[in-house]
Amino acid sequence: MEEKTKKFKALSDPNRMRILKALQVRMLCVCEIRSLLGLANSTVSQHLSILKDAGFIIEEKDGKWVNYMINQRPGDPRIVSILSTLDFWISDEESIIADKKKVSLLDRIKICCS
Amino acid sequence: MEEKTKKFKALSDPNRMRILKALQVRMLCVCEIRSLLGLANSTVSQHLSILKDAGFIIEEKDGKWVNYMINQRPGDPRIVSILSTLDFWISDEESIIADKKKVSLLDRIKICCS
DNA sequence: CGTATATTTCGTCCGCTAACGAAATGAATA
DNA sequence: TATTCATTTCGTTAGCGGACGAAATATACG
Repeated sequence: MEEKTKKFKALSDPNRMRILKALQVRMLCVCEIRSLLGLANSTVSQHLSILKDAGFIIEEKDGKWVNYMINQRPGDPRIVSILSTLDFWISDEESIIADKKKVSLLDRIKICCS
Repeated sequence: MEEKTKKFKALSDPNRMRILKALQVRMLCVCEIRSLLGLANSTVSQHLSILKDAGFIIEEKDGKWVNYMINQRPGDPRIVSILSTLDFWISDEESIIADKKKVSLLDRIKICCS
């Protein structure tokens, strides 16, 4: 049971929801998300591990970066259902719209290697 | 945003999930749910107010009893969606199956007026 | 090899939440 | 009206969750 409600818990934090929506635009590394949300790296990393543990996202190492992305092949159909209907759950939010614009402009090199 | 994630938060507690599933069998009063979950009345009341505040259930006074039931006409389509697919999210759980059996046997008069 | 950089882990703090019992409220009944 | 009983509210406690900075880890590069 806890395993099932864990998915809802993962979705119950606004910052994690913003992360999920941002990852639907494109894959992102930790410091890009840090820049987007204005949180500490460690906090972002924690949120990401919760989303990963619940099955919503996966990580892929690329050198010193770790890219996080939407899990396109979840084993659990519940994950598929939520991910494909995220716009139904959260939409038309000022913050989400602003995030989408911001995500497309994020420059990993500028943000991280300064 | 908080208003949207609040729904997920309401669903993220195992006891609240058990309450929702039990209410899908039939409407229940506070002390019936107390008997089902083995929690204090005040705790149950608190869970119920969270579910009500999120829009999942409604209450109906009947004398000194307060009956809680699934909200059949939610204004928010998200609520409709979750409620109609609850079995998809949580199913085949031992505790849920046991609850369903228990709910059908609950006798309000025996439980409360002893 | 040593340095720089991206990320994670660790330790800590604060606030929220779930739990309880006790007191307050509200409604039926004696 | 007084009492009884279901429920809610209040006050408290214990534990979890989200936040941070600092230290540890991992990987590229000089």
